[in-house]
Amino acid sequence: MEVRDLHPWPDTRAEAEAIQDGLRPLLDLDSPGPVRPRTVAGLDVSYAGDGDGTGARLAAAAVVLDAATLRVVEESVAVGTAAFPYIPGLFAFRELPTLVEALRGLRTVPDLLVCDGFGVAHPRRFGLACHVGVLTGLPAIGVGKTAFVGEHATPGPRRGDASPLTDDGEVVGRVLRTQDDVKPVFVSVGHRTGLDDACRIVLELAPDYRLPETTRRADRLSRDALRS
DNA sequence: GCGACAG
DNA sequence: ATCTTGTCGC
Repeated sequence: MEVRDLHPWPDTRAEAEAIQDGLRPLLDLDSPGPVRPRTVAGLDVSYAGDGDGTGARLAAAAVVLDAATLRVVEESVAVGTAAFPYIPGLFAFRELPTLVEALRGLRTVPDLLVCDGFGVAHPRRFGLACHVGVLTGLPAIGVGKTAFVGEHATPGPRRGDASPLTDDGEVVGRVLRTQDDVKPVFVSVGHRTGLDDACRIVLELAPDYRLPETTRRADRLSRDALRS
């Protein structure tokens, strides 16, 4: 599939933040988004080592599933190098180049992208899912495993229970329980999707495990690609 | 100034 | 993310 060319690459933290600020106005946070996506792509990245600096070997995977059956429609992997040090808030710059390469290897154009990490639930309201959404033009959401920004009440214990994730007085996402008595995930919108739809789709993608099947598939594929 | 801090 | 032993449970 087509993906917009990467903007000039930042060498410093300030440049990276400037890029986020420049791209943020391109976000579409009002469109209804895909109510019934037929295909959903999961994105994930695995690392080889080398700590949090630049240069670590990594593998990025994009796995397209049929949303109704959760069967794999297509897979794409790319190996590369960490393009930026790990800095909370600038996480996207670390793996974006390789992730984009994996997306370009896709023949299918998915109806929705599910990223590991966050969308607008981000200090500058421009997390990885926003970045990927703007670069591809596709609806995108983020599913994070641990808290990053904002405050939230503990959601109820049952699958489907949720509580709003708020930051500076605005709702930036939702803490969603995907399985009974299992630690919830953090869902936030990235691009061209509503929060209600995002949460409903995440639940549909996670019938048996805490994380959506899209993420689990991409995680496994990227990990396997790293050892070869 | 200090602690926290997606993956 | 990754590094890792043991442990609980289907």
